[in-house]
Amino acid sequence: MSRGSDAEREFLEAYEPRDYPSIAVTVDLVVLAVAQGVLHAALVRRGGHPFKGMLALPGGFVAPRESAGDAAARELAEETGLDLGGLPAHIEQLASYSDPDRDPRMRVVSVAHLVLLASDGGALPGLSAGTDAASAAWHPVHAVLESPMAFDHATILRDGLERLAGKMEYTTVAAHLLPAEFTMTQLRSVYEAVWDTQLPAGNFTRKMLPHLAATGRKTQPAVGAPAALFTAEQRHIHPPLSRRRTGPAG
Amino acid sequence: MSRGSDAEREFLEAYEPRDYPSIAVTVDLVVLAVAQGVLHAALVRRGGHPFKGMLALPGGFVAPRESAGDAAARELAEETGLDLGGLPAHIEQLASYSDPDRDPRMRVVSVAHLVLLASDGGALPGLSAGTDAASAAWHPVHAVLESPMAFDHATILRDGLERLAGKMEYTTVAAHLLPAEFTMTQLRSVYEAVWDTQLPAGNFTRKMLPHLAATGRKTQPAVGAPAALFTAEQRHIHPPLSRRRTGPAG
DNA sequence: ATCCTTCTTATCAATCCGACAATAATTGGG
DNA sequence: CCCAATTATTGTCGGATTGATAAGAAGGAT
Repeated sequence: MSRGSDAEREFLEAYEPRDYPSIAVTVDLVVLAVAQGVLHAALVRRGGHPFKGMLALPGGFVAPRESAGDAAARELAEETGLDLGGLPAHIEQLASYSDPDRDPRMRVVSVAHLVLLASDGGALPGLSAGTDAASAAWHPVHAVLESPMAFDHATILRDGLERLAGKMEYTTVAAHLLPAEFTMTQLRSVYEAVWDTQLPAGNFTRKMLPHLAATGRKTQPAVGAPAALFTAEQRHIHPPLSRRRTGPAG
Repeated sequence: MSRGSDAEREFLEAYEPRDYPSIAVTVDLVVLAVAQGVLHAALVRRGGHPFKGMLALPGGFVAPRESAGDAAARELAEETGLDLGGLPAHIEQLASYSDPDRDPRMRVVSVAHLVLLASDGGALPGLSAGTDAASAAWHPVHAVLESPMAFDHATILRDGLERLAGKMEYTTVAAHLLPAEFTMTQLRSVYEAVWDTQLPAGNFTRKMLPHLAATGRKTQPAVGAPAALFTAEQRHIHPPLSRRRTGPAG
């Protein structure tokens, strides 16, 4: 940036950051992937107080010279042992959580992020516990939401799931939970895993087809007809897919 | 909360918040209202360095014992002089901005909020400048987005406008820019102001009517037929209204 | 060859959409 | 009082989209 006037440079040199209300800033990660047709979240079990033994989201402090997005990418590797060297994980900011009492130890504002990992539907990438955690493992999201979690992490996980479910109505973001090339059935099963429902195959294809690009290749499945492989074109789906709603909107 | 075990209480009493990377947390406000069929934003002109004389969003520090949402409501009153004693302003969190260099003075993470003020379409509520500002005034959003703003506030304002424009497709959030009771034409003019476009009246009515509740009352306009008064009801609009898009989705 | 499984395409009535026209309810002016 | 002007509301029409369901196509297995 070349916006510095003489007066402004002078001001900045004289400026002394004083005792402004100082708050620790962290990132918490909602890391999602699909296996066996079920949406899973990468969660850690807390090894120390508070909330010892309870499930929590992976996360950690934002370093002095990094943005929240950079911190999210770094903590994803550190806290879960996931090495995304090649795989391009989709990371987007979710929301910030700032209740003064959300952490009993000290004042912490957390910038939550949503992370989508590609998976072929079979085995999930292996996890290894980070610093503060006793263990890290994948848990079925819709089941684990029934039980309590550490801090306000149940709320964050719920918000992350709702964000993903909602965005899948009008974007092709679901493709980030699949390899670069995928079949229509794979994509539909991602929708079914996240929305926790069943979708008619024929109508799903009709609606989704205009928003995908055919590669020309086909799968060689063990049984049944071969399926065409597609890649997602990042675009808006309009009108959106319809998802049966439970309650009113926020 | 009654989750404190003996071991946990013991831990918390012994816990000493040490020198964790400490960052100042602020809120920035995108305050919007409609007047004369044009969407306006409440902006301040900076009275001191850096970015002296440039337009900026109102905002301020989050106090040690308040959440970001509470801080947003407080700063809305302090920085703009708006007293929302009676009027229920709609406040929702937008996103957080955490680039380490976004403020040249010190490390500041800002939790941006979107604020929608009700207006009858005529005069906008009066503004008065707060502490850090030389003046506070309403500016037409679509025009002011063409010129630069202080810090990353142009980005925040753009994000806020896009959030509102998008959410208006599938919710009745636009009603928060109007009094509790409003006519179909008033609501349509809010859509036209935010989307910066024209909408056919007949089709708009057909699409919106199921999501509003008729009060039975009517307006007494100076000229033309009287219009029915509605209140906003159902929150999800499905399928959504269609807005002509410019670029791909995020 | 025939069956089974899975992917893909087709059909059909009901609904919804954009474009546009017609009707209704007022005020103001001759 | 009657008519033009203005604004709100309702109606119409062909085309597109939807949900439900079925038919067709492409393999492998028996």
